[in-house]
Amino acid sequence: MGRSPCCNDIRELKKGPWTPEEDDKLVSHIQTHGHGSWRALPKAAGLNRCGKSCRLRWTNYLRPDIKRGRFTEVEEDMIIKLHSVLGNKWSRIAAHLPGRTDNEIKNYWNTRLRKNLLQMGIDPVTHKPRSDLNLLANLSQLLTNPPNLGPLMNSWELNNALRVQPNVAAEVAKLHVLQHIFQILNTPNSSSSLQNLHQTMPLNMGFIPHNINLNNINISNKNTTNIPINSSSQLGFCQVPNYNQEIYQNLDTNCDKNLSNNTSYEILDENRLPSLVNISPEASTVTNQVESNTNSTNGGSCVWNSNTDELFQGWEKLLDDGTSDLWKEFIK
DNA sequence: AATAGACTCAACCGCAGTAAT
DNA sequence: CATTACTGCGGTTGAGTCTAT
Repeated sequence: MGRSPCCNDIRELKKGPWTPEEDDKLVSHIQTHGHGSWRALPKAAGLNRCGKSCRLRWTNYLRPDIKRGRFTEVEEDMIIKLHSVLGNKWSRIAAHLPGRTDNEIKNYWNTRLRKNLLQMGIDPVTHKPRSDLNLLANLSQLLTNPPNLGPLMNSWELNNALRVQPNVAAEVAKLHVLQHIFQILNTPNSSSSLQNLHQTMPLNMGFIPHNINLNNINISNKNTTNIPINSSSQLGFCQVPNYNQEIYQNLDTNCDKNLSNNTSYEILDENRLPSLVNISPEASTVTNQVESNTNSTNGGSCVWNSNTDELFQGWEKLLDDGTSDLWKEFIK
């Protein structure tokens, strides 16, 4: 009944790191005979290893098509995006990164990318803002008045919790709020998300023009969101691209489809996080109905017919904050 | 220079799905 | 159909290396 016993050989099989001699034996055997049955391979190749160990050594290290060296930014980007869709399906992620093994990607994720996301306040499992950062909801004063953060920080719960220095805490706060904005732009249900933004980020902080009617967000189509400006002094709308998980629902299939056409990177690039809305001084102060950034694949377009200084006051303040190289880099 | 702690990554372990008998 | 082996995958480990003190 069933297969014959897999292994009658009870000799002690070697474990641990492979020697160059063992590598040579394995490589030369596979090059001349192919691996065939992994179970039978060690004996045929003269190796005192189990087949599983041979398979692992070959697939993760000796295979000739393995790419060595550091991950590129494009690869990092792909891993993060694919992980947000596929989760810990390392082999499937690796299928989209030629020359990289699932083991290598898994290691890189666990040692680098995961930590980077955590530092940015992003949950590496859900790829959404960490819920424990809700304490940062009322940080408008921190953001609008960084030089006086010291006294403010005394009343900040997180400061006590983290026991961080005020300037460091300010940087963390800024990053979290920015990230919060990006995540909201990424959320399919933009309307409720913007309501949430309204509640958690006071309008006078300068991030959102206070003439945006948050009750009247128009999801014009599946690719963009129109944010109307409807106060008596300003009329117009701002069209921003939606960046949401929906786009990725069929990503895996699409990537499979497009890998053969070498276009998988293009597919992914289209779904990058949106750039900050690009609006020139001319567009904001002089020209009516000027669309900017229309040629960008990942940007949006804005139509304003009045001064938008208010909207960007907060950004400028932050950019002008000379104490924050990290902050400037993040903005860029 | 010595040491401890952090980091990296190759390798192993165990499980699950599939194939063979 | 039941049993067992094979294969692939994801989680974990631990030795070696790097870095900060």
